[in-house]
Amino acid sequence: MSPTMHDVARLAGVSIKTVSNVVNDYPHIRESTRERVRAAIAELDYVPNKAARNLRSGRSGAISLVMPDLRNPYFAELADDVMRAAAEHGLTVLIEQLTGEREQELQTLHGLRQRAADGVIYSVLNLDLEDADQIDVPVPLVLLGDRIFHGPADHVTIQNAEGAKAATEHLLERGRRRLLALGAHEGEVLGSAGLRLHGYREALEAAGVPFDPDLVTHVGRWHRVDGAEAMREVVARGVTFDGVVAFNDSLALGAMRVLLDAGLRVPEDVAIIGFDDVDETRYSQPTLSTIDPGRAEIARRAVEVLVERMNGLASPPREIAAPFSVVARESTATG
Amino acid sequence: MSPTMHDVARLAGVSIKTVSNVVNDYPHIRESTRERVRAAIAELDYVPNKAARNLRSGRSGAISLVMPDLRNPYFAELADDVMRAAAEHGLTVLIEQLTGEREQELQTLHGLRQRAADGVIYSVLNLDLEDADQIDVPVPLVLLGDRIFHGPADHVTIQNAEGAKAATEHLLERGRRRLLALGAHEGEVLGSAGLRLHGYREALEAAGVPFDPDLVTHVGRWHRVDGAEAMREVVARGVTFDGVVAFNDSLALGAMRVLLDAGLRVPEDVAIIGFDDVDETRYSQPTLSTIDPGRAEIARRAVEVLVERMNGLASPPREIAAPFSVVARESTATG
DNA sequence: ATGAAAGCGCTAACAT
DNA sequence: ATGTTAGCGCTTTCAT
Repeated sequence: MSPTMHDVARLAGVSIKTVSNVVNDYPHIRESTRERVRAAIAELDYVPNKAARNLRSGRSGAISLVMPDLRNPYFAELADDVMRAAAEHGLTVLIEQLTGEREQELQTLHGLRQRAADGVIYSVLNLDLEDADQIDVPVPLVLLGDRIFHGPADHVTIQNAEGAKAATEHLLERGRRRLLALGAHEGEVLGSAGLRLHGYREALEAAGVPFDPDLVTHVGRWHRVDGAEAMREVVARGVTFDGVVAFNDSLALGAMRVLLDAGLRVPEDVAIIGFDDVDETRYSQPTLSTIDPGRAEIARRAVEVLVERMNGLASPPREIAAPFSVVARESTATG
Repeated sequence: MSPTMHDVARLAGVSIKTVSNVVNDYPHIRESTRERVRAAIAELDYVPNKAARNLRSGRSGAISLVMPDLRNPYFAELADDVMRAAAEHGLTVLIEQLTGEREQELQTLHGLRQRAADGVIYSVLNLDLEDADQIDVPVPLVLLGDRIFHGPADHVTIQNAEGAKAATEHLLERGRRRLLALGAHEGEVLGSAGLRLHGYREALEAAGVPFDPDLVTHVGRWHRVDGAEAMREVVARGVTFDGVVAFNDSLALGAMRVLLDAGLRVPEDVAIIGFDDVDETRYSQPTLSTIDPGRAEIARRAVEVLVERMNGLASPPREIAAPFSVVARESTATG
């Protein structure tokens, strides 16, 4: 059996309370006492029992991160960022993966009751604002993603419209005028797709470039195959364009491959920009220009805001937008 | 305050022990009693307190997964696989990321004492068999990776030599004879690089193809840039070859880009095969042939073996090799 | 088949 | 500055 506080107390000749004080860095302890206790702890190789501490304190020191699966590089990188941010607050992260089915998503949220985390960061995959009342976790919650705005909890978000607008402007500045919008979702207004399309249109309008519905391509999901398929369809249709604003990097990479296969040059014939700044954009051929959505900052802020709530902050839900930036690479290079 | 077992017991008119029995599916309970307790649980929306359960039972229901960071797709996919496998045993996974520094790795292992997981799956990044005694965790341990064989704990591993041999044979079967080995580590015998090089040599030997040291390229790490750099150097050196056995997919993808840039066709001029079967091999241009190292199986077996140990199995450490397979894609297609 | 009671190891009141 | 004491909510003997 591993040693307990009692063992340490006995060896150091103090009470268990004093050991607890030393372990928890309670300030008012005589230096000599502290030393004695430290020595005893070292000698016994004592480690506080977490379960006991959790039971007594009512806290687990862990937060849950509910999000789409780690195979998606964007979310793998987000998870990494969240774990690093959480570590700075001394928190452990429990990852719960969403598979894409609505039912499973509700199930997962419900299952959080058992998990006993002190807070939840939830990157919404399928639910809407209408489902918000079903998101009933017994601890503080921070929402990520672009499906629920002005919901029941703090929300840290990407500047979708602004980012897409900047991406579009990036191409316009390089003299491109026929810009394909790749990745729209039929009829969507909110959500990343709707917002990014909105940003695209805003940029066109601001530049006095007429909006052409033929240049908006709709896709089902935002994976590489979807970008490739959509691009194949566009090329087959004979649509002419000299730039592509892809709504995420995977779409852009998929589309780029089809363009290259079709004998078009990137960026000479077609410039292309993505969105997300996932690692592989640095390694594609050509390297992909993109929007850095401030993922690390999102993670930092999400944890920060969550910790505030865990510490009892009571104020109306907040909407927090992370700063973004344009990352110019080969796929939109000039000359 | 959320309801406790006492509340449920009171409402159901039974003792707390009976509630516990129902919650834990203890078999000998009268059906009517069980129903009454179930109803009380539902009415109060009772959820067992995990901290209390952990304290009393001495188990946390969690395992730690210690591994390189999630930004590396291979490990993101491994983490996903491990989490799924663990979920089937009702276990939660705590991920601990390694940053690449030896010191941090030892630190992380030491920190596990506080974590209070019931077991550890550790994908070794920097340590060697010589460091094995420093890997002193107080719970069952399963090792992954190719740095420590016949160490102090069960080990689930990729068939490195056999996989690399199969990859090499795959190219030989397609008539390639001048095969570049991409990714060797100077002087390494064990470890993935050493083992894969060994498999490469075995295949050559079996086919009666002479080994040419000029065709072995050494790299520092196994990232895409390293593959690109090595390939640039080889091309500059004027070495001729018609096939590449890359020791992982990232190296292959980086090298492929340089080949294409240099005006060589893949697979017509140079066929190339990777190792790992990460998702992006399905989307590169051309798609990349590779070795599927049986990652999902590794995760399954690792969790299984760990659970056996957690349940008290005492037997000498075991070495378990997962089955692998050759995945043929465009980069090694014939005709 | 169910109940009574002890106690896992710690923290937080309260006392001194 | 340090000690005493009472639980946190559950599982586990041990009874019955």
